[in-house]
Amino acid sequence: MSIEISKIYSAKEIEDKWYSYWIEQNYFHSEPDSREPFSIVIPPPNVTGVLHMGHMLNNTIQDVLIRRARMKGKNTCWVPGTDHASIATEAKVVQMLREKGIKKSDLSREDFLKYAWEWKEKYGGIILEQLKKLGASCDWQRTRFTMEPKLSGAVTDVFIDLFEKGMIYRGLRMVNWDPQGKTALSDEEVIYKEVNSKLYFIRYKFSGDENSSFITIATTRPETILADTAVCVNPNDERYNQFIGRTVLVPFINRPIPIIADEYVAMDFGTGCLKVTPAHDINDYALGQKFNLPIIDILNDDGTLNEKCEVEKYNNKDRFAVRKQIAIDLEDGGFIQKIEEYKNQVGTSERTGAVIEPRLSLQWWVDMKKFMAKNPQVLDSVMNDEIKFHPAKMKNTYKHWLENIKDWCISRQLWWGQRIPAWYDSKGNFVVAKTIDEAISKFKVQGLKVEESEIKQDEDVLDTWFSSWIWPISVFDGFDDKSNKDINYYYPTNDLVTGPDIIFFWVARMVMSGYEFKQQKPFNNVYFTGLIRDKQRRKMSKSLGNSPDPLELIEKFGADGVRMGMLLCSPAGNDILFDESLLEQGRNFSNKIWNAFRLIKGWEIKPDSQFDLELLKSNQISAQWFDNRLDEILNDIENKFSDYKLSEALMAIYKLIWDDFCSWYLEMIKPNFGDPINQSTYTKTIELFEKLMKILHPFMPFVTEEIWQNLDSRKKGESICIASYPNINTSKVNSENNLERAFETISKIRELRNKNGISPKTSFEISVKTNEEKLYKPYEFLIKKLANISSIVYAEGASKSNVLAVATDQVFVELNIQLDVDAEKGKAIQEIKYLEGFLQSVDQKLSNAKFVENAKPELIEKEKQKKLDAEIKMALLKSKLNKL
RNA sequence: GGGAGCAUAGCUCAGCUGGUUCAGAGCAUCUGCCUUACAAGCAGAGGGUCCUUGGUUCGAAUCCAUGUGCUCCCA
Repeated sequence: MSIEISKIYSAKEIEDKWYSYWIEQNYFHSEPDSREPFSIVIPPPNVTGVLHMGHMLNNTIQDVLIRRARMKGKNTCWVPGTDHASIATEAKVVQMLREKGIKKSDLSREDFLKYAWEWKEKYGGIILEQLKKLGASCDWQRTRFTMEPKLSGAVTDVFIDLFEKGMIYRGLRMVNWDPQGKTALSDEEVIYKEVNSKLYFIRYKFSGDENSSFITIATTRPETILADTAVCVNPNDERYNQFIGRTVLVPFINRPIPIIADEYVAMDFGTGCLKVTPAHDINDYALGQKFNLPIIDILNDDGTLNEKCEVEKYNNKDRFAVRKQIAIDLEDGGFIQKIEEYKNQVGTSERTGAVIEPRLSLQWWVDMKKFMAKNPQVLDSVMNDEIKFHPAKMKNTYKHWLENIKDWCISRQLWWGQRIPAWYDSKGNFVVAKTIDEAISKFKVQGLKVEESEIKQDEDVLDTWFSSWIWPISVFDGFDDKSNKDINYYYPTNDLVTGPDIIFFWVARMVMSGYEFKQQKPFNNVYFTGLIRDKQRRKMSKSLGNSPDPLELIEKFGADGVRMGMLLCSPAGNDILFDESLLEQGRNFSNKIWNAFRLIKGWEIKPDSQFDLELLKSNQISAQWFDNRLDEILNDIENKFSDYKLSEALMAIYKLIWDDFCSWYLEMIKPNFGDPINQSTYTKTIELFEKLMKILHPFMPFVTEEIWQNLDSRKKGESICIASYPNINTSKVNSENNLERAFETISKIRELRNKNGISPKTSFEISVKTNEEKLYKPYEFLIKKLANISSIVYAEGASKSNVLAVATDQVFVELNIQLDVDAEKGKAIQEIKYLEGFLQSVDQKLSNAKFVENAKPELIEKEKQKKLDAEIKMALLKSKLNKL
């Protein structure tokens, strides 16, 4: 068989083969039963999106958690799905229509939605298909979409419920306006970016004194002067307080505006004079309210200026075009004092990237303070670790946000999404109701008589996050049927895996909705991944083009290789500095395992009776040693998992397989070329290999399945996916085996060979001087085999110079080697020096009365032992030095 | 401007309640090997003032303070 197995592991066909098999066998589907549940809801990716590096990491982690739980006998359910991403999707549909020559404004809402659904059916959900390539073991039969009827119904119900509880209101407030998406955004959807801009210093002349005097204001947005309704100075500012109450003229349009005074104005910024534009700045709006200033809104919803700007040539021109033009015009008019380079933070839309305009607008809001007052567990449960964050330091960010929480703007001026269930009569009265009939009766209750034809539903839709915040409940239809068997069984879910950038979008709001609607937390653990960056620490982004195509990477390194490579270097909360070499490591590991498999499968097996005892005994020792080692590491892995240290758990299994299993164990039991292996060792090795594959399976599902299937004869329907995870064997067999000295001897001999250019093929004799022959005798066979030693005697050897220090023993290499005496001497002297220092520090400690008094007794014992060992080593070194 | 976090080998990171079995791991580097499982490999090796300066302590990578540098969040 061995001859036919390829030297190189080829992931491609193996991965496709097993994924289809898993789906065929329906291993990933879950129904409630008597077992303990283990559930994860996927943080729904954008339906229009494609898989990117962040998704790969995120979903690999979820898959590891799910697969492990599945093997541990839990009834696991990983619910996949997508959200409808109103702005992003609508933008894409609008663009598609534009390419067809259709304007959105020419379409009715219904027609537009028809196109949108068509688009979604065609392109939506690509990302879910891509997740399959990664090996994600989602319950695909449970795939949900935030806009499907049931989930939309839940969203509407939640809106109505919160409105009736007084936690949703409609209000005119300053919002973040996205002029490209033509919609309001919540604060969380605004991304601040530092940009290089200009600070314009503009003169405002005094009314009635136009020729001689003026004051100067500084602004980065000169086009907004056309909406100014005041100039404000600090009353304590001696430069200006004489002017308070006077009137200045807005340049160009000569609108007279008052000079007002407020301590809000920073005297040291710009000129100390602030132009007040209540319609286009949040702080100015507050000032406007305070001083009862008029509000002049000069912007259209698409970011162009309207007729209120009073300058005809700016009318219908984009704000940025006007900014350029007005700078020139002001300069020409002699209004510019100077222009400085200036760096400032500009808000941009998370979805469209457009520069946000603060804009006064009537929107729907969730009253977050009220919400939190009712649900203090939202903060408490995280702070007291009822919901555990990994890493815990994310609790700070969470706390800070909740303690400074602002109302949530949930209406969006879009069509793609759940339409707000508010109904208006012709006079502007409104009710909130699920259907028009309910609305009519609610109007009636208020004593308003309305006809159906007079009523209009709100034109806006709800924020997508208003769908996803209830996702852990809604995917189990927990609103539709409040105590159905799914929600009762799977909720609260176990883990949520997400990026730190959406701690507010998802984590915080899911916790909020969990307590409000289920009176229960939505998940027990939150695992925060890091962000994927490139080697220069830049975030991966489309515009930089520094994001590799995940599918190409899977093609190149195998899904297992990609998963392993990414996970190995990403502790929770730490960013990954992505580089393909990481994935190479993963691919190499697949290959390593593959070759171990090839080796084992290539052996010819003969009954134990045909082997001599020494070999049988040695193989037995080897197997017992590795068996114990495996248990030790398995225990370690358990601990790491309970701390969610996934990358460390993976590293532990990596080293267990590569170093302990391949480099040591297999070499220990490997028959000489062409020789057969004895039956019992073979059987044991298969058993051990199988265990290793199971432990690794959650991380690298494909290669482990392929090997597992071939290690033994399997029946149809069997799979490592549903095999049981190894238990730690508490009853250690023959754990008195201590191979440490033997291993050290082997390593030291190899080192000697390396240093002196002695071929591994040259065998020689060694003499061991030790008080503990039992640490060598049982393992002679192994030492001879792995270090190519011809014979071992227990005595002081003849060799004067080739003496290896193995712990406190001496190993004499009986071989004539031309030693570099000076180098050896130097090395010995150096070691003696180190030991002297070491001894000194130990002595100091032991002679320190306070140390002896305060330190634990076992610590003092340790120190004494250290002293003894060091003294023996020192004596050995000194005698070696003398001989040299 | 407000808040939080981080600083340990060339790189990415472990180091819990202080005690040289705590100065570690992987990758990278270097040396020697095409040894019939694997060169996507084997056997070895080198490499760190644990950011600075103080303090607490018998004892500090670990605790405290200061400074410096970086990152993130919020406005």
